Amino acid sequence: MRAARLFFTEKLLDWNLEMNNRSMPWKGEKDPYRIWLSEIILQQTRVEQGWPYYERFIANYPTVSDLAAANEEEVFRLWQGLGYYARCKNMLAAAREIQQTYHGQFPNTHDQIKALKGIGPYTAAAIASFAFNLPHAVLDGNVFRVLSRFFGIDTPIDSTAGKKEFAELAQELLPKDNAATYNQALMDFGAVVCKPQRPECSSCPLQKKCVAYHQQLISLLPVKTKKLQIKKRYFNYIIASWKDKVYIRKRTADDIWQNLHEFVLIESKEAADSTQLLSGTDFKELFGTTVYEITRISKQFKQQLTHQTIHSQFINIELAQPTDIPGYQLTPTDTLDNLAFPKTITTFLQSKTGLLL
DNA sequence: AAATCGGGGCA
DNA sequence: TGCCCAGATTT
Repeated sequence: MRAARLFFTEKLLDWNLEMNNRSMPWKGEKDPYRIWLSEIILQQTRVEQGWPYYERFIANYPTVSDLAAANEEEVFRLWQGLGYYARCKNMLAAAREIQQTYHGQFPNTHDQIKALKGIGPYTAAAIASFAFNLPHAVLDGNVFRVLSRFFGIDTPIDSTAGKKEFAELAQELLPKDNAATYNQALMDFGAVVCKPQRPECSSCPLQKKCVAYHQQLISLLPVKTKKLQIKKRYFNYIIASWKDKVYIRKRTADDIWQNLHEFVLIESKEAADSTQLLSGTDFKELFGTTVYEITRISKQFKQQLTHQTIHSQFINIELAQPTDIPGYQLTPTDTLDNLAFPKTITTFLQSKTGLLL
């Protein structure tokens, strides 16, 4: 076992020196703010997807102080489309915490970093090692996969026992004086060679001692136990306008898309016919007896999220006069550009049937 | 310990 | 479709 561990670390570092051509804007970065920003953006997000967002955030907020001073709505707008919006909220809170508590100087100990909003075990280890070369092993999806395959560990990675086991192994494997390079190399290796599907085993420098390779377990490792239930939901959006204004609200409920905006929402248990929707009690509760004219009815839009499938339909109506709709605000249409909306709404708005553009 | 939180690429 | 992605937080 000890021999296998030494082999693992040595071959990995060799691979990094000789064969690793992976290039990313934040690689080798030493500014903790930039490292932090990249790590938050990349949580559960592919590098190619996060890359342009990173560039935009750095351009708009070059320092943590700039981000701390930023307008929240503006930051959400910049984050729009990236998903997992709690990351954005927590990121802003952390920036303000760093500004206030640490006077804009990014904290440089693992415990201080870990205590910031939105920073868990992985991100704390990543910042601590990349920015300060502190000896903390990162444990992300790549590391779980590489270690489970090479050492042939079938403990489920989404179990408490699995997280503990892999974390301890990762920490033991870490060369304490070379944490930054090693951590980066391990994740690159997982992304480039030991990929989830079709890993490059034939050219893998670790193949000789890889348990999964020799026992035909590549496609079986790592093991995950939890399977998720996907719910179907039906969102009927009433785009109610009066002159050059439209009713919108910011989502605050304990639900998806917190802090993003939307039109008047009537959710139904199944796909609703537009005419019966407009004559239903939900609509009447919102609009009362207000006189309106239907100007457009969209097709059904579908969006697949991790735990639910959202079917959305958009119905444009023009009101004869403004009315009070609890929770919603009559907002000038030309200011919607400054607000963040869920992907399904921006997709609708940019389609031919849209209200804008 | 389990459930949730987005959006996109790929087989 | 199902799986995965530089995970964290809440329940």
